[in-house]
Amino acid sequence: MNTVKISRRPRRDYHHGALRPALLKAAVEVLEERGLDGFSLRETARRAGVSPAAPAHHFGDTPGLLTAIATASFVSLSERIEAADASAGPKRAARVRAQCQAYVEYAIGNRALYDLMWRPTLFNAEDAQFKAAALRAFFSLDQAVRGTKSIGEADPGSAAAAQSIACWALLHGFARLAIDGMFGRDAAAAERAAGSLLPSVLGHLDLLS
Amino acid sequence: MNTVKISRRPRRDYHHGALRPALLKAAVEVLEERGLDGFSLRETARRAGVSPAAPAHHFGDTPGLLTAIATASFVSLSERIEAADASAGPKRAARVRAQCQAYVEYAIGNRALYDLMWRPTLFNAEDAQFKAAALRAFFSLDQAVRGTKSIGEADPGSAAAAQSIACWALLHGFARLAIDGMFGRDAAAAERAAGSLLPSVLGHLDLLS
DNA sequence: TGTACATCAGTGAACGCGCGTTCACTGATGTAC
DNA sequence: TGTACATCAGTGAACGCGCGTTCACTGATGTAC
Repeated sequence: MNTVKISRRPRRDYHHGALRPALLKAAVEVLEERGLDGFSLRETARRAGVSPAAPAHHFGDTPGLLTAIATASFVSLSERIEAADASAGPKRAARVRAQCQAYVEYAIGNRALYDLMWRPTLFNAEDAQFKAAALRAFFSLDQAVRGTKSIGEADPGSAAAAQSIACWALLHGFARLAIDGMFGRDAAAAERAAGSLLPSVLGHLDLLS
Repeated sequence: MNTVKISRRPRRDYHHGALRPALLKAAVEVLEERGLDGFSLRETARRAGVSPAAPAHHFGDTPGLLTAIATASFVSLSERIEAADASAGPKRAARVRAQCQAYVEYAIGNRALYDLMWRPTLFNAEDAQFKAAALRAFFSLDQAVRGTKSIGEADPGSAAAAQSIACWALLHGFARLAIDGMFGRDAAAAERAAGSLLPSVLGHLDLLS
């Protein structure tokens, strides 16, 4: 006879299988939709279709999750600017310009992630992998500015890197001005303005003029 | 005879008299102690010795209060850089350098306020007074960059202002890198590094080299 | 090939928290006569 | 100079909210024999 099995359905998805990446994906969605200030771990779990306690298993706590996302973001920023560098030919100015453009495009195209990357109070900025990812982006730019393909020993705080720091600060500031609406009230207009402004703005760096 | 007056004390402070400025002061303290992400209206009221409903009377809501503070901050930033400009003599390079240094000093010396000024999602960035205050700072820098004393008509988004935008972006980015700890882990060290780095970094702007 | 069991990856209810804002109210002030 | 009264600037209790995290638990998986 058919016994009562009906009401107790099998729950074959008790184990998600790939929850960690699913949570990362959901978290990025939440960031993009709600902005960094509207981020919440519960909403992330909800969106991944999982209980609010589940994320703790993979990331410990909220800063743990955000550290992972910030790190991944710096990694993909690095990949983008390295790719731009690779396809820019050997000339220093061309390399720098290519990296700068890729940098700003990434920032503007991924506002919420870019916000996160620069809000070290929200995650563990001392995490070794995070620091490595952030430095990787800086070193990529630094190499182009120096016109070499070898990694310099200079860290971002040392005077020897002044020219690279100038370039980085200009990029970072420009991206922030664009994101924060100084080039136009709505996002699309600001993005267009930023795109057409960037080349001439870069021309005011001594190494590109 | 002495009647019961004792328990009902007169509360001669029912009306504060100058609550608005007192709330602004308290809010700035809260911002400085807890950081922008830790700000709360209730804590501000508590610190001003007033009920949690009192601020609504003067500022409407939380964004209202923050709009007032962001505006006041841009005003005092403008005053600082204008003062630096005035005492720098007539030479263009000297004027620009003086304003730049004052700008970065303000940002680093008032981290929480500087954070707020650039987080337009937390207040009403379309407020006319706020916009005027922010533009005043930009125009001050713009005048020095152009080497004039007259206000240009160019807005920050127009291509004609590319050189001024480059300077502003460089300053803003540099200040943010310093505040966010890229020049050293503890605040004091980062501040020192920023101070010694700034002059050479500025030298990589074409108009100063 | 089958079984016992440890381990792993989830559940979902509950906790306590501080927040922004609302509401009906009341004490102090200042103005009109 | 005194009094009535409108207006103003506060009170403080209460509301509902969503949050991060904890806890005892349980279902599924995989390994040792």
